[in-house]
Amino acid sequence: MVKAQHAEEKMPLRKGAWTPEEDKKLTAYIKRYGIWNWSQMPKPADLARSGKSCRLRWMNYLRPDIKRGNFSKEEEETILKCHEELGNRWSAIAAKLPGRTDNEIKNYWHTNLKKRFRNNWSTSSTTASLTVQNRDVEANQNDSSGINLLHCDASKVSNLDGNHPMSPQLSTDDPSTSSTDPAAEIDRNQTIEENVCSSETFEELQSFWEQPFSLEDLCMVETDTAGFIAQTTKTGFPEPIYPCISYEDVHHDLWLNLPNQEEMHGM
DNA sequence: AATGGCAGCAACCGCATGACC
DNA sequence: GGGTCATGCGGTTGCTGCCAT
Repeated sequence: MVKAQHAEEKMPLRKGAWTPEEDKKLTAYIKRYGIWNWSQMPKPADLARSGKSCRLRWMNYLRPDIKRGNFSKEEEETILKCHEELGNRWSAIAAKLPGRTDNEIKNYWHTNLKKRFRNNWSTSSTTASLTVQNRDVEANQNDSSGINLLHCDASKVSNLDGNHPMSPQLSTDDPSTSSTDPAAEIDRNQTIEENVCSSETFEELQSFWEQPFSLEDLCMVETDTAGFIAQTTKTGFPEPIYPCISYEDVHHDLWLNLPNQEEMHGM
């Protein structure tokens, strides 16, 4: 096997907060070449960051489909309910909340909901098992297993395969409604630059995702969960070779990873 | 106005998992 | 089958800004 070279290992890696300059570099690079190999991308992207750091920054902050701002009541309820069912499986909970990242939900849980959760439990007389749950939350705070199985009674476990409470707002996000009007085609470079580099409203971002993209733009090999082209081999490329972003497929992929839409809409 | 405490959030770290050879 | 690597996940840390004193 040809061992992949660590592009990161030569130059000292920056840590800490990302600068707007770094954000621009990463965004511009991904916009142009797509995501092909996180560990090797920083170098050609002119970033003194680890691939891990780049990935995290993109996934949690720069991705155009990130929904920022306060959590709605429905989202809170979804988080609470999902946490009850799934424990600390933040990525699974995030999958139920389009536009929200696991990190964001995790932070939100620790800063807001956990307290409320505790208060609710302490004041509620729901069931004896729930009281036990409350204590377990405290007990499991340092549990590295990450899954609060103790929180899940049999009925909850059996519920893991679906039937999760969903936010009503999701019903407006049906990708099938995306326009295919060529007249609506946009300057993607400009749009993604604007949408990604500035913190625009979710509505704007949403409309961005609904923009159609021509098939000529597609050079799809494979997309990762963020919808960008992912290199399928590990042979390593000195330079990325894919022109490659299909935002339509990005959108599609994102939705493919979501729970059954009909189920979510209570159909 | 200074400062100490606290909350919120971005980012890092370590581990698990899966793909590839 | 075992080693290596990339990626994803969850826990934790540390920075920053706000607020009370």
